[in-house]
Amino acid sequence: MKNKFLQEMQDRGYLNQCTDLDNLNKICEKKSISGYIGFDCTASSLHVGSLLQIMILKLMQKHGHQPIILLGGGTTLIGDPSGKDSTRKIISQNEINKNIRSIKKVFNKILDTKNKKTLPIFVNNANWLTKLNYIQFLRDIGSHFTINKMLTFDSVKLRLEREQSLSYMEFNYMILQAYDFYQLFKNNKCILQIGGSDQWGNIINGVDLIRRMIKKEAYGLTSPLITLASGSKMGKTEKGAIWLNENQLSSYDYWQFWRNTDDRDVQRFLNYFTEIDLKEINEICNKEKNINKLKILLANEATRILHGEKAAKMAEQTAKDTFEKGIIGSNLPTIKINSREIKKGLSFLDFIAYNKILSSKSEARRAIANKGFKIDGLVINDEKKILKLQDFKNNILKLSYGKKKHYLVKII
RNA sequence: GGAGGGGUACCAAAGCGGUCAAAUGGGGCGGGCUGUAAACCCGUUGACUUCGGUCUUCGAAAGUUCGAAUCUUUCCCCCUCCA
Repeated sequence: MKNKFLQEMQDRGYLNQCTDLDNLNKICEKKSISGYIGFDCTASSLHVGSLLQIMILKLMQKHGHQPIILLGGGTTLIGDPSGKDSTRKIISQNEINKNIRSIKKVFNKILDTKNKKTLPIFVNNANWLTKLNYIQFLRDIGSHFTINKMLTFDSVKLRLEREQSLSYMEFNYMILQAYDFYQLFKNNKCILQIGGSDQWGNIINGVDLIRRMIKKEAYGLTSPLITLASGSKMGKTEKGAIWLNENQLSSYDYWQFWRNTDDRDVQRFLNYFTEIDLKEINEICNKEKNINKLKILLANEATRILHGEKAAKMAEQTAKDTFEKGIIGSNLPTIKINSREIKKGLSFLDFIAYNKILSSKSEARRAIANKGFKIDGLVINDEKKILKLQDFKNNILKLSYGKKKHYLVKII
């Protein structure tokens, strides 16, 4: 393989499978291409599980190709059955539109929006999918798919094997995604679709459809599913989803997420989630014996890409202050309370529940019983503790929950 | 449409008239060890509480009973086989 773009895709570990790597290689050598990745709009933010896809789009830009971001306003109405055990909740068009607006922000932060040639293009498949005429669609598109084949795709097969129901609605998902590719091929000269490895079936359906409809060749490419050393999927945890939107996860917490990477994942993640030259990564990893330094590098780079240089620096400094020096880091989440309340005396349990540090007073009680809370480094033993003026120094107090969650409480 | 099996907490799964806020495992959270890692060990995992209890929860509703996750009826949903 000669093409720089595909070479780097491979070297960074973004490449899992391709419909025709040789030909795609030739095309990329000759000209810049447009490629698309579709994103689901079920939530108001993407999480790190989608980050690899975004990094791929960024890499396309680096090599002069144009990324197309398909925000699945139409397909989200249906729900992709790939890799899922059960039908997803149906969400309203209204909510989806809100999500799309929110998700878009992240792409504009991560991707290059300066270079006119590789400017990211946003499309929403609701624009064409919601206008389809059922009968016409069945005749024009549906006739190219056989049930026999559709049943063999993992997204369908696994659901049936596991005896999980699959609605007719979801069963149609792959056809819609194939149709999306066809639309983008026709209207945006998009010859490549990229996706996670679970999208392979959906992608090749698109490639096939384009061939059947207009006898043209399109290409599909998948990235590997990123699993953590611990075996779980990335960004999958329900409680601690690592959101990309800042209003759902602060840049400091985002930095912390990367800082806490499993030792075994560090080098891989440097390849995946930073833009540091690969040779350099290799050298650094060989030279640096202190794995924690590498984790800091990873955290800084990953945070910089999403939230910018300044946020990354601040997060690093705050982490240093809180963890190494044990002093109060300035970038910690801050909770303000009224001085009148403090003078009256504020029940600690109420304070915790009211500020959503934990979701109930019972939970806060348990946490206290388990020595989970500290004020300025001192364990709180009394669940009936009342916050008083004396607890604050210069109107500030550092509250810690567990070893990693710290807050500043300020009197105003 | 017919026959059978099933719906229990975040997930899986036991319970099948009181001793059930519901065994066990996974996950989550906290503590210990440590390097803000992993592994391991311990605790915890419905809400409120004056810590005596109180309230809400076993698909939904109604009922039987002193007492229901457990029994009855109706309804909803899922699975398997047959048509």
